Amino acid sequence: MAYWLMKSEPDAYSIDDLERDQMEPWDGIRNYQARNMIRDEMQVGDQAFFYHSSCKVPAIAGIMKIASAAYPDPTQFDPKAKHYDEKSTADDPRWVLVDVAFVRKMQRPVTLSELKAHPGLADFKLTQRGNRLSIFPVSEEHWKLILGLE
DNA sequence: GCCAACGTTGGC
DNA sequence: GCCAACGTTGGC
Repeated sequence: MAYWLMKSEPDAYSIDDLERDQMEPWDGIRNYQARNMIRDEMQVGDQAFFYHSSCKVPAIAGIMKIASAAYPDPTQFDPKAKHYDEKSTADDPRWVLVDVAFVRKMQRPVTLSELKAHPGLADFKLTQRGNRLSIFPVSEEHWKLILGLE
């Protein structure tokens, strides 16, 4: 089983929204590297940190579970959607998503500044400069270390 | 709102 | 295939 981190702006969709909805299609991914990981590597049952980005206190806010195989992101075909892609076709969809299921909120958010300060996380992707990927794998070692911080 | 660090696009 | 221009991400 693999571990992941997935970013979302809490103003758009937060861990509280996922707790309410329980299950949600993680749509809007429009980056090829992220797409390839969703399509080729994510497995049902994998666990993922829910990270709140672009907000007052950027932090890991909760845990969720990958709940479906990858399938075409319907928002790419919707001209009114924010992430509409006019070049994508139903025959050859460019973007995929997975459903995610709520597992739990962190006992308390583990903030970005804490993660940055921890010597054991020097090579954690989130805290490395220039990191912009909205989805990336987390090693088991880092996963457990972060769980120990909450 | 600023800006660094990318990724994408398109002319050549 | 190069690279300048442009768009996006996301912390601060």
